[in-house]
Amino acid sequence: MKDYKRTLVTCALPYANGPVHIGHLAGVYVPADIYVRYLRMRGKDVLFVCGSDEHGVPITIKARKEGCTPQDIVDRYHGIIKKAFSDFGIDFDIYSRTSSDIHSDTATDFFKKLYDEGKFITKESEQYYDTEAKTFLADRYIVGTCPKCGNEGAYGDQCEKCGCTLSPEELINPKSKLSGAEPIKKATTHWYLPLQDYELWLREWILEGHKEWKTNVYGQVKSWLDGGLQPRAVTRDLDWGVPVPIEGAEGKVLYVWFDAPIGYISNTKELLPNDWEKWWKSEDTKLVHFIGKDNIVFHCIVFPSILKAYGDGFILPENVPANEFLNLEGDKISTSRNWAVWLHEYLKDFPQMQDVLRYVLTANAPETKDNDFTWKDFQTRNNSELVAIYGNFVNRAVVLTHKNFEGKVPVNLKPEAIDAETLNQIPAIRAAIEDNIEHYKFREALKEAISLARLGNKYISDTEPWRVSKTDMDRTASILYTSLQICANLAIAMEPFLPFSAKKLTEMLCLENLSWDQIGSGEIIPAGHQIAAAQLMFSKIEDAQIDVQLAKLAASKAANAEDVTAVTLDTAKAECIFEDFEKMDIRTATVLEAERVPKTDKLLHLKIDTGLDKREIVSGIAEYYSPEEMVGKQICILANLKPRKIKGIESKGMILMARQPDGKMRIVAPDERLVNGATIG
RNA sequence: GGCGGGAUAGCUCAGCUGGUUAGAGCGCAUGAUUCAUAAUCAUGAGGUCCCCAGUUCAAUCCUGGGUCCCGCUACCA
Repeated sequence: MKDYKRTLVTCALPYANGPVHIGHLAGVYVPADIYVRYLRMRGKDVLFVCGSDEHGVPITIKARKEGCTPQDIVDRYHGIIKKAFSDFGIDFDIYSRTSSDIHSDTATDFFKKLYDEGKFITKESEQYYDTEAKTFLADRYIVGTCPKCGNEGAYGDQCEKCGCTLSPEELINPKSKLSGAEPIKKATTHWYLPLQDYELWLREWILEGHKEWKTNVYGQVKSWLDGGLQPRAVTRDLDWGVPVPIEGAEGKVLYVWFDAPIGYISNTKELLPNDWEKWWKSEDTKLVHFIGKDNIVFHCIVFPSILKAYGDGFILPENVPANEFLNLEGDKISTSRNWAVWLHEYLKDFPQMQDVLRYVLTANAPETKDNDFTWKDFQTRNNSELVAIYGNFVNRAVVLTHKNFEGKVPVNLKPEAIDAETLNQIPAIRAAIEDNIEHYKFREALKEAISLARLGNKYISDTEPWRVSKTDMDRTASILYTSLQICANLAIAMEPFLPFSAKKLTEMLCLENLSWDQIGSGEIIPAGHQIAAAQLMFSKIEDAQIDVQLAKLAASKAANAEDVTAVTLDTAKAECIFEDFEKMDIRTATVLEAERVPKTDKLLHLKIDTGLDKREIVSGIAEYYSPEEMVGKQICILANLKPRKIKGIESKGMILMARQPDGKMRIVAPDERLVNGATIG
C-alpha cells in the first residue's frame, strides 16, 4: 500500500433543511469519526472536514412556506446540526457552510475556469416560466393535479400523497407556486458537464484501479459507466445559490450538486488559507470520502470529473466507503413522516449517553446491506454488552484495587504464567482492530475492541482475586496489576469508538497522554500509581425507557395514518360550473380483453366496448387488478379524453378509479349491469 | 421491465483466491462462581448456507435459471 503523509477525511455535507438523525450518524459520521480518531491516536496527520450544504430548491421552498428567507432556514439548521455533531463527539476540524463567501468564491472559480477552457457544453431546453413572477420555475415550484392519484397539491417532481415521481409536464393544470399563474413553456439555456468525455478515464481509474472498493460502490459505479454517461446540467434557474459568473446568466445559479462537493475544498481553504493546497494537491495526501449510498454517483463520477476537468493537480479519493441505509423498527427512516430518532431528542431522553448510541450504531452499522435499528436491540446491547462486559470488567478491577490496595496500583510481586498469556493476546487483538479500521470495517473492529474486555473478565474469573486475597496478597497484587493494565489497554483501544466513556475510564485510572502504540503493553500504569474511585461508565436501560421511545414512534405512525385519511378525503376541489362538467363524456363500458403491457409493472392493456365503439385503453392498474379479473367487468370511463400514447400503445380514454386510504385503487363500477355507452351525468 | 446490492443458527451479522466436523455476538439451556451495575466464567442445544439445474474429484462460495427483500430507473391520463 502506498505510504501517505497525511489523510484528508470528508463527510457528506448534511443538507440544512432539517436536523440530523441516527441514519446519518450510522451511515457516515460515526464511521468517519472512528477513522479519524484512530488515525489521530496513531499520531497521523489528519484533517476532518465537513459543513452544511445550504443551497438548492428544497430550502427555498421551506423558506417560502415559513415566510422567512432561505438564509434564515439554513442559519437555523446549520446551528442545530453543528451542535448535534459536537454533542456526539464528532470533532470536525472545520464545520463550515456553503453559504460562506469563501465557498462562493471557490465554486465560482471552478465554474469560470471550466467555462473559460471550454469544458462545458450548453443546451437549450423548454421549461416552465412564470410570467408574473418573471422567473423560471424549478420542479418543486410547480404544483398541479397528480395524474396518478388526483391529489391537487402534487409537485413537479413528486406527489407526496402517493409518493410517485413526476416530471412537471405530467401535472394536470400546472400552476406556479409563486404567483398562482399558469406557467408557460419558455426556452432557457444551461451549462452541462459532458460526463461521457470522462468515461474512459473513470473506467480506468475506478474499474481497473480500485477493485478493492466496497462492492456496493464498485457495482453502482460500474452500472453507471456501463449504462453510458450523459451530460449533466451544472446550472439552474433559481435565485438561491452561487450565481453563474457569466454575463447574460442573470437569474441562474450553480446546481447544488456542482457546488456542494466543492464545499470540501472551500471549507479546507477557510480553515487553512495558506496551507490548504497540500491537502488537496499533493500526491502523498490520502483523500477519503465518507458518504451514504445515495451519494455514490456524485462522489465517484461527477465530482471526480469536475476535478479532472479543472486539473491543476487536484487529487482523487483513495476510497469512498459508502454505507447502505439504516431502517428504524422495520420501516424506512423518513423526515416527512417523522419516522426517525433525532439526535437532539435522543440526548434529551438519554442525557450523557452518546456512547451507547455510537456503540449500537457501530455494532449494527449498515456496512454491507440495509440494517434495522430497534429500541429493543439498543437496550440489549447496552445492558448485556456495554454494562455487563465492558463496564463491569472495569468496575471489578477498580473496586478490587480499592478494596485491597487503597486505590494504588500494586506492585507485580508474584507473576504467574496466566498473566503473560493473557497480556500476550492483546497484540493480536490490536492488529485485528487496526486491520479492520483500515479497511473501513468498523463493526468488526469494535467487536475486537470489546473482546479485550471479555479477555479481562475471563482473566479475573480464572484468577479469582477475591479468593486469593484471603491467603496471598502478593499474588493478589499481581492479578490486579495485570487487570489494571488490561483496563488501560481498553481505555486506548475504545477511544475511537466510544470517546466519552474512554475519557471516563482514563480519568478513573488517572492517566493522560495515552497513545495507540501503547496497546499491547503490560506496563502502561506503573506500580504505586493512585487511581480514582470507581464510577459507572454505563448504566442499565430499563424497559420503561424503551417503552417511552416505542410509544413515541407509535404516535408518529398514528398521526401519519390519520393524516393520510384526512388528505385523501379532504382535498375539496374548486367550484366549477355545469358547463365544465358537461364537457366530460363519462360512460359505461365493458372490458372485452385484458393483458399486461410487456416490460412494465403497472400497466394493463384493455380492449373495451363503449357502446359507441370498441377501443383500447392503457391503464396503470396492474398492481390492483389481474387481466383475468378485468375481463367482463363493467367500468366507467372518461371517453373524450385526448388520446395519448403509452408504451407505444394509443390509449383512448381513462378508467374512473377511486383511491383508498391505503393508497390502493379500486374500480368505480355500476351497481347493476347497465347498457354499454350510457352517459353518466 | 432495466441496473445495482442482499438472502448463512431464534435475532444481528462474519465467512479471503471453491477443499477436512460452516463461525462470532446476543438470546436460550445446564453447571460453576459471588469481587462486580442479578454482572461474570464454562459447557451445550440450534443451520437442506433461499430454491432448481450445471461445471468440478470437491460448491455456502463459480455458471445458468427462478423466488423474495432493499435502492436507483422506466412505465401510470
